[in-house]
Amino acid sequence: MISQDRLMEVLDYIRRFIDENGFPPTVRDMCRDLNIKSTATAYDYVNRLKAQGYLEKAEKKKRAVVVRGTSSVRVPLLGVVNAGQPILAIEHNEGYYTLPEAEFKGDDLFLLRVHGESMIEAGIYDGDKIIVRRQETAENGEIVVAMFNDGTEDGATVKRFYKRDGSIVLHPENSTMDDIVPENQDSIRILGKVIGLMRSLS
Amino acid sequence: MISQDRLMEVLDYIRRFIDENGFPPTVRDMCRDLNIKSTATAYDYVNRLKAQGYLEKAEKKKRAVVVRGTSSVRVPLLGVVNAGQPILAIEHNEGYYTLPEAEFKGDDLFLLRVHGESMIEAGIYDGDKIIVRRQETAENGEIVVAMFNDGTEDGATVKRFYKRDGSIVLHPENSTMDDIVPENQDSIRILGKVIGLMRSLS
DNA sequence: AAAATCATAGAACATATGTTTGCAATATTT
DNA sequence: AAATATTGCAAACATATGTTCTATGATTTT
Repeated sequence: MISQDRLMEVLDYIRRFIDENGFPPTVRDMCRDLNIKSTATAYDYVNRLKAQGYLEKAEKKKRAVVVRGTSSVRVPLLGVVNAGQPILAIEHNEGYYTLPEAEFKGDDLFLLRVHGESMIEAGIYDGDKIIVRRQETAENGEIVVAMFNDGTEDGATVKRFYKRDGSIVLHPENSTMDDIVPENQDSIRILGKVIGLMRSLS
Repeated sequence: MISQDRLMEVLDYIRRFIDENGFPPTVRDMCRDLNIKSTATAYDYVNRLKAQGYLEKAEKKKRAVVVRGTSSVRVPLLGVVNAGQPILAIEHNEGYYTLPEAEFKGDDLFLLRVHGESMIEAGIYDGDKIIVRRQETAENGEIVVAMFNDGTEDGATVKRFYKRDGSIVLHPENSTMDDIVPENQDSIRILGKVIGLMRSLS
């Protein structure tokens, strides 16, 4: 009796295997770990899961199953905000992070390490890693990563975005700091919207 | 002339391949995509990268290279802090999250959704998911998840841990709230130490 | 310039792993 | 109860893919 429960167990095993090992299991891995006696059985399970849409799998290829709607996305850490212009160059990729896709949807995400205290009253602390969705526009009140070029100030910053009297205002969430209204408004480029953050204490 | 630059290109290709496909490339994939003429050459590159510590790879296994510093841990979301006693029962598992292992090391981790504003001045907001390492003791000043039973107050809370005059003090990081010094000190159980958090805006 | 080392290639080899086949046991339908 | 379909197994098979071998030209060293 091929209960759906059993199939879900198998699917869960495959997920866990990939998470722990970095690559998918073989049918023989499945046999060993799930107490299946024949590779044909494991093979069959995989095909059922594929038929039900839970797995993707190329025929013949070894170790090439992929869990659909995988619970995680790999997101590159691109650099530090406030430290020049490291964001655009892919060369500055400092590694990948795996985030739960359910929480952080979107095509084009990246991480930035936050430097400074300018958003501390929005709960964004020095050293936090913010999760940014790349986009070039923003709504009033959203927290964005933006670049502008103003002689005095330069580089990328995290700020809350406002449009006031036709001008873009970059508002730090820190009562000791003043709003930034870049003189050269045309130089302002929004790099993305902050959709989350990760912090590591200890 | 095997420049280090070339090797880094290869490493980056492997990263990207895994990112896009969900499983690692074969030496023949590498040949095709990197304009390498012989599988032996690709094989050689992989071994160099392994020798330099950039890759992990089990011998003989197919598609089993892993880029170092990319691995992740699956961490269960066990419930909400401040809402009764949901933490101890594994039945309350609400799903798994995949976190970067590099950041959040440790054997026994779990997530809790934070309810309330009691740690807001430590940058922990209502709705945040805190990452907790299970342990039964704590050092002065650490943020912990603790349970105690005091008639009035009950259940699990996140607080900063202090020991003052032999008594355990649970200090909320919120200037509108008072320290908690449970009368029944013996009932205090530390469930774990907060080692990080995740927040999802938007 | 000769010798030695190194990087790459082509081809053959070895095997881990996907796939197929046929059979026995169990469940489901007639 | 017989017939039919379903499930799981063992074993064989096919091949995608890791690995080794030898050769050749390019660099570096002597």
